[in-house]
Amino acid sequence: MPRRVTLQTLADHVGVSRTTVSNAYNRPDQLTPALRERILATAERLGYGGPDARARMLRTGTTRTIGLLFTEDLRYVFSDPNTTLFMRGVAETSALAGTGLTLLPVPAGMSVDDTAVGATPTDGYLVFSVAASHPAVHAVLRHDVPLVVVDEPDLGPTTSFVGIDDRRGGRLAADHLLALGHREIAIVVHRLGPEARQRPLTPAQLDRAGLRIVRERVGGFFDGLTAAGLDPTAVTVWEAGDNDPDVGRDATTQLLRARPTTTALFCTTDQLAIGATQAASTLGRRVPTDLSVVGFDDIPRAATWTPSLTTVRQPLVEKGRVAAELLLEQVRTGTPRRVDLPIELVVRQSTAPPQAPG
Amino acid sequence: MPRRVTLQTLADHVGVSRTTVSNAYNRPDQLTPALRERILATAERLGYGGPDARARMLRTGTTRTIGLLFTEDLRYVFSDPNTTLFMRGVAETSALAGTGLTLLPVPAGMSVDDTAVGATPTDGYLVFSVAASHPAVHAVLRHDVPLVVVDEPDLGPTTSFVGIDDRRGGRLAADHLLALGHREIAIVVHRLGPEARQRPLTPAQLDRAGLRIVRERVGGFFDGLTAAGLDPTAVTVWEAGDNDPDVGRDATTQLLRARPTTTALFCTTDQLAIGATQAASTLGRRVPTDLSVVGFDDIPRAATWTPSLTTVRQPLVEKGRVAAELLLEQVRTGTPRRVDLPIELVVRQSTAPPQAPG
DNA sequence: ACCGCCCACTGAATCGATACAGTAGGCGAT
DNA sequence: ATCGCCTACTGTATCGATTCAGTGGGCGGT
Repeated sequence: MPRRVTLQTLADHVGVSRTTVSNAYNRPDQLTPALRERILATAERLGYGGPDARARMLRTGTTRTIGLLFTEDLRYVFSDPNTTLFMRGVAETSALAGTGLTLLPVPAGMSVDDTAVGATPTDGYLVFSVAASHPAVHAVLRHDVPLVVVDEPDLGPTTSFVGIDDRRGGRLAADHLLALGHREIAIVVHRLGPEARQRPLTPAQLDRAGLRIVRERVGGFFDGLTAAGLDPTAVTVWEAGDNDPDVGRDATTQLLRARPTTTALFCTTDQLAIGATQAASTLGRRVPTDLSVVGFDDIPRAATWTPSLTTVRQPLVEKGRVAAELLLEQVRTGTPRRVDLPIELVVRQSTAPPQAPG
Repeated sequence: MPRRVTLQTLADHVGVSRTTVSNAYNRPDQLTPALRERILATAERLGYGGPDARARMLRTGTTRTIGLLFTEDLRYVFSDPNTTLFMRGVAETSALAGTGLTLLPVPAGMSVDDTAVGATPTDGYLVFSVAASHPAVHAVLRHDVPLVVVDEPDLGPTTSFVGIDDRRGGRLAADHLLALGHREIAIVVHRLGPEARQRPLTPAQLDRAGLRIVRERVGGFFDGLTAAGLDPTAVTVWEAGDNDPDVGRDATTQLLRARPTTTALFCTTDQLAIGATQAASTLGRRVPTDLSVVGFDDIPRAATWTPSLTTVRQPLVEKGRVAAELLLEQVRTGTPRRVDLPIELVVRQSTAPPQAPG
């Protein structure tokens, strides 16, 4: 029975050495065009699809593939614009570089050892918004390959990092609402840790929150309140659970029922903010007349939604591009690098001064 | 200088053979728990992250990774629900199986040889809605690994295939509109070939259309018209370009200007249908009173959009799951299989009987 | 006619693991 | 005491490519 077709098979058929066949694929200048043609034609005839990727990878040590690690719920990953826009940026850069992109979801409740992490070859990992305490972080660190962390967790100056100044983002939101005259402000945050749930939060719980970016955004918001002479600990903070409009709607409904005097809401993502506007309208409160809402991210829907959202913009697609570039660069040079992307407040229709009481 | 840590390094340190160390990872029952512990502890101490994926893949021949090939524009891939829901299904199944998922975009204008296709190792390919004539199809076929085609192209009974009865879907849409009493019907189709453009189509152009699913959906629609005694060739068919609401809006605007007596529109995707309703309202035509719109797919937005869309539902996430299962099954058994997923007409608010003229 | 160089190609070593046949030692049964 | 069997581990061949140090032949220069 005929074995698999390999470089050697091809070499035997053409009557040259294996090296020459290899060169036909990888170093065309090392042989005469006529011979190369003959080799390629024979390959086509024998159904040889080119050098085996596995063997090449072992020999050269490079895989031309990067891994994208994330731990978010798969139901949301592919519908959450925050994630998909990031992925798009990564995919653009890796496609341009001719690099494969391997998705490595680590579903909640699944041991990292049962996932493809480590079992699938990569030149490096992109770690996308994973809680510092998550076992997956340890798993990739152990493999000692280039690593770029996006948003979370911050592993210090020796690890490449892409993110934004989340604290300043929170501050921008606070300053905007305060400048409009709001004093009764509440906050809706997305998931703080591995478990999704809906509940009000104490400052202590917030400090222990697993997600740095949420802590930072809220912290920056509190900075603004403090600077204006308000007491942050008096502010209601509600944990929404997953980053999803429906979840944001439910959380906001509960929150507004519990704190009906609220005139302004800061949501740590646009997805939640969209849900918040739905909740408001269900409760008969108009946005922005009866309730101002500020989001975060500036996803495309923020601009087209009615009312269009005032939000803190971060360049999501760009984030993916930069992260992938950093990783590919680090694979080449070995040098880690940190990048802070610019953010800005985008004022739209969802915020206005509070209505005079009565 | 210290070489990389390998199984051998570890074996030398512990004082056992390389095989035993390998067994510690892959066949725990082959050695005493105490020895295994000692090996694993030494591994941790030496910073050994487990057997090298490259070498294992070469030796075992299996990569525990599947490739997802697509040729759509990256700008849309990650925002088009049709694609992202499919990906979600694929990701769910592959994650559960502990298999990596490698994204293999083939951007327009890029040679397949410059992409990671073939250069990145996979146990098989998922080909997602790629035109039959696209070079990428030939490229993956040449590699002689398991293949599952989704929607397009149909490569016959020897190749696994997942799809729906697109023709019947088109027919369902036609029958619905005809039963409502519509006679002035137009069609908006998404992209037919590699180039995106906006234009009316002749029947001949439609027949030569690169995308089978578009031909089938429109063909089925025509079947319905013919069965009702109408002449399909008299129907205006407009090519929208990319599958995107904005594109659908522009195409519909042009179409309605060119054919103002149109009372009903069949769009080959919900994305286009959403754009169509926007175009209608911009032109001062209410949906469904002045214009009925039928979509295709039943993406989540179809139900929440105003007006909610009458559409032909296909199970998009399920499609991804089934496709991945078929591929993993074929990797194991070598047997190709074909699956036709169920579809159904979902009647919502975007369709109604035509208004009496005048 | 001879030297030396360059072109085009070759051969052996190597990447890091897994598979499989094999072996030493211990223990129970006869 | 001997046999046979089981457990726990070993040694070697192998996966399919790339790398790098050669090598032989042809050709130009003198």
